[in-house]
Amino acid sequence: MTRLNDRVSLHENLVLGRRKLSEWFHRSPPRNLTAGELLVAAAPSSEVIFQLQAGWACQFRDFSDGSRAIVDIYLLGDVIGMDAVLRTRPLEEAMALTSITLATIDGEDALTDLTACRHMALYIAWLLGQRQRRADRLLAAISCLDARGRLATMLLDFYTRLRGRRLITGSIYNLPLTQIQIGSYLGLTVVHVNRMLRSLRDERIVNLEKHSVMILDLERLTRLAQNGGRMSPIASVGERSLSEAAD
Amino acid sequence: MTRLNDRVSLHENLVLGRRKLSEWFHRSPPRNLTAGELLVAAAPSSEVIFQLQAGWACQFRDFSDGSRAIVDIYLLGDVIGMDAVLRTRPLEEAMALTSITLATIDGEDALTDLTACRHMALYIAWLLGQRQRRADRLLAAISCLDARGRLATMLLDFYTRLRGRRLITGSIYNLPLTQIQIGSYLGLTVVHVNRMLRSLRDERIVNLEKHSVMILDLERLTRLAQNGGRMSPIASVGERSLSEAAD
DNA sequence: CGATTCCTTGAAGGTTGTCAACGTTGGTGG
DNA sequence: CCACCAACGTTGACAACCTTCAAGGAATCG
Repeated sequence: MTRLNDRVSLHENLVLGRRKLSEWFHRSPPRNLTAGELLVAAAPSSEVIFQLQAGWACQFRDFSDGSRAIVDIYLLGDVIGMDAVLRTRPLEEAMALTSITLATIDGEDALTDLTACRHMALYIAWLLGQRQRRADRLLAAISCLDARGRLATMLLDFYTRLRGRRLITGSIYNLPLTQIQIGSYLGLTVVHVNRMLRSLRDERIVNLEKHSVMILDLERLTRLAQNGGRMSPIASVGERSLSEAAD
Repeated sequence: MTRLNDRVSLHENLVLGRRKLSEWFHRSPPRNLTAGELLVAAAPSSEVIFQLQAGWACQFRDFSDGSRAIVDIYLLGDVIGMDAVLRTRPLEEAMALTSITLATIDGEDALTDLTACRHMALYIAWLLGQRQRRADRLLAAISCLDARGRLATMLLDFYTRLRGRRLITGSIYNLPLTQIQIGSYLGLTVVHVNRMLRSLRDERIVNLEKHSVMILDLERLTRLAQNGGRMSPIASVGERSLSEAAD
């Protein structure tokens, strides 16, 4: 009877949870979708959880006038629909960006079943936290950075995520998003995305052509993503708290 | 031996989880902070979860040049730190916006313990999903709406959340944020926040003065928050998928 | 009642959106 | 194989929204 509370075992618990969840995903046959299809199209029941086994997908939100915001982008291995399961939002707002392959877990109360296993419950909480951090990073970038900074953030983000999963090793990767979609993701128009990509290319910082990203100057790219310089500095309440917040 | 899987009992499970979590919060004495203090100041150990029992708080992200993005705002009753617990982010990025009272759950592996109870595990997943939806809404608003639309979204959001918790009944509520903080939350400068608030007041849509919000025309405010009209319409892949996405 | 922070307003400039046109690509059918 | 079409990419000119800079007034706190 192992205690779950030692510090070292947190990571082990997560690994266990990931493995168990993976087993669940393999109980149903994978489904295929083509670019542009909604993930709902692969849903056998109302409450479904997906795992991306090939391709790219995204989560979006539409406005009544037709404009669209892409709020998250899913890469190979990502779990999709965790946050939607407990709410009426029927995941009609997730779409394939390329041809994709999905593993699924369905059932009326999928998440209720999953949380019955404490390892999976912990892993699910970790997954949700991870997606939250992605959202926070994007939010901060869109709030504080200009167009170039946002592009830098996005390109670095994909770079980091792909490397973390050993999906790439060098400084080149494939980015299947159209410039229109990049615009929806970063809160910019196609025209401006295009202009800024050109300027990044002209300055030999990063090259994005024909859905292929080549990072030329990682240092400058990182600096673009970190330095704000668009919003009014400091939104704090009192100077004392700032000194405590020293980074 | 009640089955957890009936459709009706999902809500009951969540209520049970909330109750149990509430018990845990009451095992430690509440702590007080004043406006501007970081929540870390009330943390007895490295891994802590808070519940806001009085006042307002926020989560933020700083950039190296001093600019700051507020990525979420916590109201009375909100649980804070769930997403941080499983990651090294030490919640140094949460701050009291007013004087606040916090209930705490600490311990080396707080979340590991909590997920051992399936009711709490389910409720925790629900809480994480709820925060995620807030982030998605804000992200969409900042991506697609102009300054007035963002302000409308924010003011409606607080209105809805406060009403949902029966913290207000009419169309007036107290908003302790400074205009600087509103700017950091919406990705705008103080100056522009001020101007847009004036214009909303002049048009008799909503009145925000001295931290007091009075909604004058709910319908027009809602329309401002819904209609995008700033970004290029439609960011889809092919027309076929759009017809399926009919709303 | 000083001092700090916050609010408010004006003028000027820059980043970004809009509009329009054309080139490019990829898929489809004759 | 070529023509065609639709979506995507690219570029220029112009306008709008928003930021920046500056300065004074109001509010809050010790």
